[in-house]
Amino acid sequence: MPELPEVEVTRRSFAPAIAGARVLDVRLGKPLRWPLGVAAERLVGRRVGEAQRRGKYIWLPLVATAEQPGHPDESGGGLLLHLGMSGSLAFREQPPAAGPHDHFELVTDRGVLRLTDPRRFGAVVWSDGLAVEPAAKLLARIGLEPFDIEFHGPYLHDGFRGRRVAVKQAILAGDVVVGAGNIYACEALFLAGVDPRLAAGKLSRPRAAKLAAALRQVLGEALEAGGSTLRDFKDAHGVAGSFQMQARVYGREGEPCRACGTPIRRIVQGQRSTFFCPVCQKR
DNA sequence: AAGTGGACCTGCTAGC
DNA sequence: TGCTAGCAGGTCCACT
Repeated sequence: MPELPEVEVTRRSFAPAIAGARVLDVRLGKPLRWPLGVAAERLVGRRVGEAQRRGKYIWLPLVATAEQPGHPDESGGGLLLHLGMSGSLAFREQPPAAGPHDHFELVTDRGVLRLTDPRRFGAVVWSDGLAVEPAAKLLARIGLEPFDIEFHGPYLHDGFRGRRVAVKQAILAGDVVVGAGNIYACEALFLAGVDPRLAAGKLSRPRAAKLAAALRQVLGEALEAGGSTLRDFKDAHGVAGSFQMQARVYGREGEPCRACGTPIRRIVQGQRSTFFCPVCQKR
């Protein structure tokens, strides 16, 4: 479910409500991608700060308080959360009983933040700060935010220089730009008229500018639509996106291109499906 | 250094 | 109706 827009919509949906809450308990289900890395007792009594997003990660600061004596050196810590392929977060005052896919709960005096994640590729990891391990390592390879003022054609062109991987895979790699996953990478390449098989380093400057703009457009549209991808995305209050974003190519193999009518093709790149229009998108 | 493939895990669907 | 193969929104790691 979660590419950048979904993660951002999730963050916005619970950040104001949970900020300032006090941690009462932490409950764990089955193991996620990595262990939490801290004893639950060390989180109890902390105050929740302002949730931030970096790429597809959410950083939830948990500040030590006076009521929690004995840990004066731990004030900068927090939880780094990732939704993986199938994760979703819900913050509710009175959550229903935990189900078989609920694997993390932060119980606070204002409600419960719950991670539901059937496939368990998601993660919730304690870190003493963003700049130290393990958060620093996880965030180290992440590229620019697509809405960053520094993210533009020349930057993208430069970042892809010399790369022989297909441009689709270069987008997914996330070390140049973060945020576009399999769906939005396909959509952006269609908008930019770029064949996903083109070597990233072969992208001309003008086309890099087009692609940068297309990435911003696609992710921005999805964000405005409430992070609604193709399936039933819900924010942390369980509210679905206001309407379903209409995919231009993703998941439309064999269906007519919305621009030229040519059947959309599906190929596999790096073990992931890619959808594109063989006429509108050029090498 | 950059590219590739495997790994992690469960659920759903299309097809027989 | 029931079983199976294939597919799914991510990304880290080991290896060439």
